[in-house]
Amino acid sequence: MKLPLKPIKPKRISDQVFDQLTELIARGELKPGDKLMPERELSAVLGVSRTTIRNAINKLVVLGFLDHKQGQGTFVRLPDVRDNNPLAIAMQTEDATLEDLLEVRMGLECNAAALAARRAVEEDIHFLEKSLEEMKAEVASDRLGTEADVSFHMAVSYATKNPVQVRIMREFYDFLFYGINENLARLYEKPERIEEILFQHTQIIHAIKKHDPDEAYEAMERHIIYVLNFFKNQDL
Amino acid sequence: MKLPLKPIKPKRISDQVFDQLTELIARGELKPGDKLMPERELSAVLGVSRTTIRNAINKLVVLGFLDHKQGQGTFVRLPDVRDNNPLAIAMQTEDATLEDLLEVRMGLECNAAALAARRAVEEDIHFLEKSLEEMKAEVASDRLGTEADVSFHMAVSYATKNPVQVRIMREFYDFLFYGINENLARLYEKPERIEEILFQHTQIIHAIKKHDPDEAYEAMERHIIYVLNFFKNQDL
DNA sequence: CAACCTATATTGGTCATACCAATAGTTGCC
DNA sequence: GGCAACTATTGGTATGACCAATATAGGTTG
Repeated sequence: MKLPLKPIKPKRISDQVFDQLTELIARGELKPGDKLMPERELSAVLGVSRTTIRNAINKLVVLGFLDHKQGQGTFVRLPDVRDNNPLAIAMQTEDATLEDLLEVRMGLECNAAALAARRAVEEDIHFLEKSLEEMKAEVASDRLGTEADVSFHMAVSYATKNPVQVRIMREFYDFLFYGINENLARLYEKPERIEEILFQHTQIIHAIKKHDPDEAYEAMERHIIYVLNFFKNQDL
Repeated sequence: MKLPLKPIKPKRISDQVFDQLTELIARGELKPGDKLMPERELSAVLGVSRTTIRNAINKLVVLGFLDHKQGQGTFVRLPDVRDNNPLAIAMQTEDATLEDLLEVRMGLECNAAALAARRAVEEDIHFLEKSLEEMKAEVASDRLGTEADVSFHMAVSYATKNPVQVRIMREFYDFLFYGINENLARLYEKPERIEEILFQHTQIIHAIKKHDPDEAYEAMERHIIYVLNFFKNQDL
């Protein structure tokens, strides 16, 4: 008899720390380039020994998420889009277009939105709304809202409570964000488009908040179709 | 001018230990299944602290060459096909379940089916039907139909004419097929389930042939829900 | 005798503390 | 102003102790 239950095994403490750090990075609370808290401080804050903290951090270093710099600190590494990212390989090897990417995202993200609507808890909603505010702030201060945009979509993924979903989405956004920013940037040039996108995001959050999977699905669908159409008209 | 020279920097001690262990494994002095010297002993032999030894070993564990077993020792892991597969890494690192995988497939494949219905040409239909026949044949000859099943789903992906879709799907099936065949196999045990699956595949093909995206979407949805439910009930 | 429990040894996991080593920023001398 | 030495910060290593899981051996019990 195979169980879907989370194994009871109390995980190693270092792995629990690892999970927390991973989550921070996945959610975008720690963005590439950010400096981590010193190990001694982390140790104090979390109430575990520095040894354990180091084990967790080392794991992330090996996996390529962090970089050690002796005498300076530990930093979130910008994902090496060229090597590990299957999407980047696909885009180079085959000749995939931005449109192809968006098509696949359509399936992934609509489904994710529906799942999120079913499972999101308060904390998830909080993160969603936070990323919305951040995006407004970024735009207001005359920067592109791309970073917060990524945070938003990752927050949706995270709300699904599905690690595979998070993993796949991460691949997409690592690529979109650090790979072909230039193309994506064009979408954010006009204020009226940003306005529209913000509105769409709001609708998605609303649906998730209401725990209405169908509405969340459709709201996400409208959003991605909007972006998709933008790029379709772009190159004619 | 890029040099092939080794950087002069004297490496971290833990990395030197790491290199030695790696070499032992690479040379085959340590074969899969072998037990490593206890950390304390290694520490004594190499004349470095156990801390350092552990750092080196942990690195190898993360990279998948070694396995920790508390109370027993550290063992050389038998290399696994799924090592290069990002999904496999996710399944290990996070604790993703088969259900998580299927949920994500739900989004990906339903969308793919709809796209396929729009774009499939004669050749694509041909491959779809071929994989269906192959599956029947495999089952008739008393083998599991898993291989042909994979072929079918990949054929749907190909019909989308979307390289990104193909790439992502490939990842999934590389993993499903080589990774957790055992679990998947249970689905194919009972003839009546195979019958049902074959019927569902037929419906999907039919919808794609008719170029009816909505019907294809729903047919695929029914199929995956069926499989999903099977695994959900499996472990109660 | 077989099965089961228990004590003990082995071994990885965690903790605490101290010190080494690289780096950045500051100070002070010329 | 510019260079050199000092200092604070932070990752890297060293010890030594103890915790936690596992295996093994030995004794107890049916």
